[in-house]
Amino acid sequence: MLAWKKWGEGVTPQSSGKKGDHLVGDFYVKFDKEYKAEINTIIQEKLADYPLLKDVRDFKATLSGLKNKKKTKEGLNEQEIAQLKACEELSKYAENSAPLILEARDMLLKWEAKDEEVYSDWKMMNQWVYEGFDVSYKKLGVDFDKIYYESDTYTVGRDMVLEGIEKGVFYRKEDGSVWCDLSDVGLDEKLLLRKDGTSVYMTQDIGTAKLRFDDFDVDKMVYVVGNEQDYHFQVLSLLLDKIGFKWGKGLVHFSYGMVELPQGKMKSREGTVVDADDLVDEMVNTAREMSQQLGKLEGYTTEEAEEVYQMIALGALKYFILKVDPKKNMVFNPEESIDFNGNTGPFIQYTHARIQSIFRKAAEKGIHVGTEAPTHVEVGEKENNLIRTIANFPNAVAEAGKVFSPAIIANFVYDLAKEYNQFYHDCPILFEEDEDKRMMRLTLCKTVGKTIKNAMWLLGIDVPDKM
RNA sequence: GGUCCGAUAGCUCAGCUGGAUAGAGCAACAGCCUUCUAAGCUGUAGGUCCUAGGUUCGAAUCCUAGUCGGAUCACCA
Repeated sequence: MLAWKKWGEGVTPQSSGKKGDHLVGDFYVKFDKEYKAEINTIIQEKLADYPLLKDVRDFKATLSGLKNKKKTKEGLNEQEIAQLKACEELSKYAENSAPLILEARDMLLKWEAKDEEVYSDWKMMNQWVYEGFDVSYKKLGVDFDKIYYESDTYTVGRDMVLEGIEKGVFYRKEDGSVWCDLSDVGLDEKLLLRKDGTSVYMTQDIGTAKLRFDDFDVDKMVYVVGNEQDYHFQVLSLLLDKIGFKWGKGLVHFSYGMVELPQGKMKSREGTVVDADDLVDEMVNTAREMSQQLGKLEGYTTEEAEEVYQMIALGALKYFILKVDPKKNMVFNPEESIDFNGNTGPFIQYTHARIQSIFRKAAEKGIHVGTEAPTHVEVGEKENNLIRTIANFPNAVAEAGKVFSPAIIANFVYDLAKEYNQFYHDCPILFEEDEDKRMMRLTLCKTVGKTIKNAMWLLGIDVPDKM
């Protein structure tokens, strides 16, 4: 917001034609860049004040060099330890005295005091972001039952922290900041309110937690947040427990791994991210090209076909993410675009489309497929495998729920599709001459189709009838 | 340094509540469309399941130690 005020020259999503979240993201990156530049300037200026660092030319390299050496076996000698300390002191000083951060803090104070100008600007920019998000969420088929805004919950959190002081579970330092001592459980002290009285992330989460438990009569709450915040949620759970909420200890932090690029982590502050909107658009294009090349959607109107391309693109993307164990970090290479063959969403969607095609053909021949298969029909190996796999669906779902892993369902449905394709390849279905056998196979197809559809639905992926 | 997580084929990942020859996909190579959709199917090649100990009739799976990689330990969110 500060960056926008300083350098934005009043640009808006409308005037720039950019999605609101992207526009604000650009300023986020801009702020980080300028802030870092200021820090560097200050460090260069102040370097002379540190006798220990007078020989240092490249501050960054020295600091990271010392840090890395600290991790090695030989460690640091006394002089180096002192140097490292001086480096850390200096960078902390620089981080806290850069004009930009001071301005930003001032702005936050004004914001919490509901200063008119700051507050209305903030509201406007917030709106831009939410509108941008809404577009993306809608495209992805994501919706929310209820949204809590930190801006509405931080006061609740602050009141609870103040209450906590009265109860004696938190305490105030001389400078006015509020802390909780967690050394009894082997952790550090945790800041809950800054000395200027403004709230921090943790304060807001305490407030949000209370509101959520008040609003919904639940006995368990699952926080789906990345594993970089493991510590945060461990502390949150302890704090809520200390404040006296019986559900404090029962918080479930569903901690998922990060998606990394081949070059390393994505950082929104540095702008090294893959944009979901672009990614989806690209994949829709791939799906369209591929489909038109194969001529699979003849007889569909343009609108119908576009719907299918969208379905395939989203299926590919969602499946790609969901098939790996959510706890693990994963690597995504945007250069190698997401595959549509093999263990992918489109492969499974394709299997479903194939099955539906059989039923279209069956209907032409006037064959009605019920839900009951004829008994006393000989069942071959492929059919047997299929039946066994389908029978395992409830277990897979239960297990996935138990361990919070959509990947289990994804792997299940991939196995099923793979086995079905083998069966499809080896066994005649409509061409089968034995009527009972044919009906048994058709019933099997029907069940497989339904199971695929259900499993994919659990993953939030639609399946087409033709592709 | 403390805490936590990870390491399986060239690459991306399954398998991990102990059980038979460790599996997929991609990439490579060789096949299969006058039959229900070839976005499919079949085959070949590719592995010290990070290392060393231990528990066990049996370990990729459990335990201990180590190596490497990541996260975190902010008056950031």
